[in-house]
Amino acid sequence: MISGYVQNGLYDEAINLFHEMKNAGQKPDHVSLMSMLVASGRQGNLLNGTEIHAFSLRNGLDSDLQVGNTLVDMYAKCGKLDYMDSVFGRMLHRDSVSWTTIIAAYAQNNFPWKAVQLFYKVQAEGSHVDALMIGSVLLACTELRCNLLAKEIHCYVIKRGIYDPFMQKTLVSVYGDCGNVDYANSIFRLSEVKDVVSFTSMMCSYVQNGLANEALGLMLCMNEMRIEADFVAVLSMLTAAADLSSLRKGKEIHGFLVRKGLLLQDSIRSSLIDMYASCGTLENSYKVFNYLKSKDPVCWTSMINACGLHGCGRKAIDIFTRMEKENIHPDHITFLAVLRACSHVALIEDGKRIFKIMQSKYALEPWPEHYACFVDLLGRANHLEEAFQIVKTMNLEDIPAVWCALLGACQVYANKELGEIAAMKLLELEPKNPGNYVLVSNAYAATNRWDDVEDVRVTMKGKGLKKDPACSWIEVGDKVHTFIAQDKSHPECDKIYEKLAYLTEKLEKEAGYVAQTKYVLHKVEEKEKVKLLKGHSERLAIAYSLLASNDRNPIRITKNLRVCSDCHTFSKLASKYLEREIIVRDAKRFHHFRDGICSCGDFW
DNA sequence: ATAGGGTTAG
Repeated sequence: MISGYVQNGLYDEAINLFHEMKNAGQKPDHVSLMSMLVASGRQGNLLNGTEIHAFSLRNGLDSDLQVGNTLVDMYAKCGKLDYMDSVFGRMLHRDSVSWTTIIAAYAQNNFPWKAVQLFYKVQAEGSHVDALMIGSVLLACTELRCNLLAKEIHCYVIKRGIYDPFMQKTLVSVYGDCGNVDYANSIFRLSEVKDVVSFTSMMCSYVQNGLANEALGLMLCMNEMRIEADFVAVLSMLTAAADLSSLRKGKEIHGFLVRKGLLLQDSIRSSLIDMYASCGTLENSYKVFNYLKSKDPVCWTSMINACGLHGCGRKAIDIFTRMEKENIHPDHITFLAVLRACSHVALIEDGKRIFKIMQSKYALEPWPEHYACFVDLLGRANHLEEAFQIVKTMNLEDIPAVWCALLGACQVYANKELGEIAAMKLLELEPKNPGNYVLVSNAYAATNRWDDVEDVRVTMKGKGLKKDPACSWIEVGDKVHTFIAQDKSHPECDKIYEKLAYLTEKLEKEAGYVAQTKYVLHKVEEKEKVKLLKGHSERLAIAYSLLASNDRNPIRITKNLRVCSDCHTFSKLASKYLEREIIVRDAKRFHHFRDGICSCGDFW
């Protein structure tokens, strides 16, 4: 009876029955003890677990191998690795279950290298290795993001002939997490039996590696094979739709969820909130959020993030305040969302207050991301000196993201001195990140240091580093069309350029648009600069959307980098001239252009 | 009646 309760997740019932049994004068044996330990471990109830441990010591049941293994697992699941170690160390005998348990424990508790070491030890001692042990070692690979190690284990498994369908699925996600989509894909393709989990693993690998289109392609493939998505599969589909800003796909998935009655999961709701916000429809995020009855902090964080993304900093803070009133505990990511929301609209005092209570009231130690965000908030609000002081007094000088934030602000306010310091520091800390060279070069360009701009670009090239090209995309019908600057690859290329030239001319003549070449951050001739600006990817996307549709619906564009100032002006004027809303999602936030005005108030 | 691994949201 006790075991039945535990198998069905009814841990409190199991514990009550266990005590009832003791009160009735029945003495627990090693079997009932194990059930109790499993219950304690899954609940993370250290007190219960320790009590059972003590009982087993008093009654001489602790020397049993299975009891020992379960004790190791119980302490691991309660996060007490020191207790776990001492139980493991005192075991008289160990089998492959003991090793698997402790390897999984280290892998899941932030000591993946220890897990790997133990695996090597198992091999050295010649102990038995089975599929379950490999499963735990693969968890460690994922944590380490070590592609080489994954390959090594992969080979080992093939050589030893312990390759099972479970492991195939695990390997797909391990390779995906290690950034090796090609291997993940080949294992997926070669696996004979594909189920929801196989598909989900592969879709996640795609999404994690920025290949949302491919993930949605698999979704179609799954439909064709009549494999129905479960809620985990839907989570990655929603993330893919959000990445692409594919409102059509997102709504399609939402519809599927409604038909299947899968809406009650909190994880699904938070994904929906995020998807609708990422697709530019904050109203829909609100609708999903307002149905919310649960106290799940993730959903609240999603909604705060959604508001922040659309420049509604006040609303983000309001939701945070409501969250506090309802006694829902904000965590690190909640605070990142609130701080970002503040930084998008320069709510300095609120940002400071929230950064403070995060530490004082909630005892959360800021992550590097929080510091970077805080420095960004101050810096971009033109409190550069204060931001710099914070970097120095809080000892943030070894965090690259902090210098990125400071340098970005220096670019906005054309600050030469501080910009130079930040640039040097950043390139010293992270000399292999191409994004840093672009940022440094842009900051130099902002202060007219064209020779230095050229130097940085040359250095970058010399190191073989390449930046992602700027691109914009737009969903028309059931297709996503992608454009890079000066793109000539679209089948309707000629018409697009014709349309864009016409629109540009209209804006010049009727709305006073003049290309601002000071925003071109390359050292080229003036004429060339104008040409570069006029071929920016979001303008191609706007032109294409005009060709593709005649309606008055908003034009929704997504781009991978931040919007440039000249395109910002262009979009404002175009929204008024065309009498159409233009909604742009850039790398950090949304811009809603309407009637010649942008929702960001020209601050971004 | 009894112990260990896999897909997953902000």
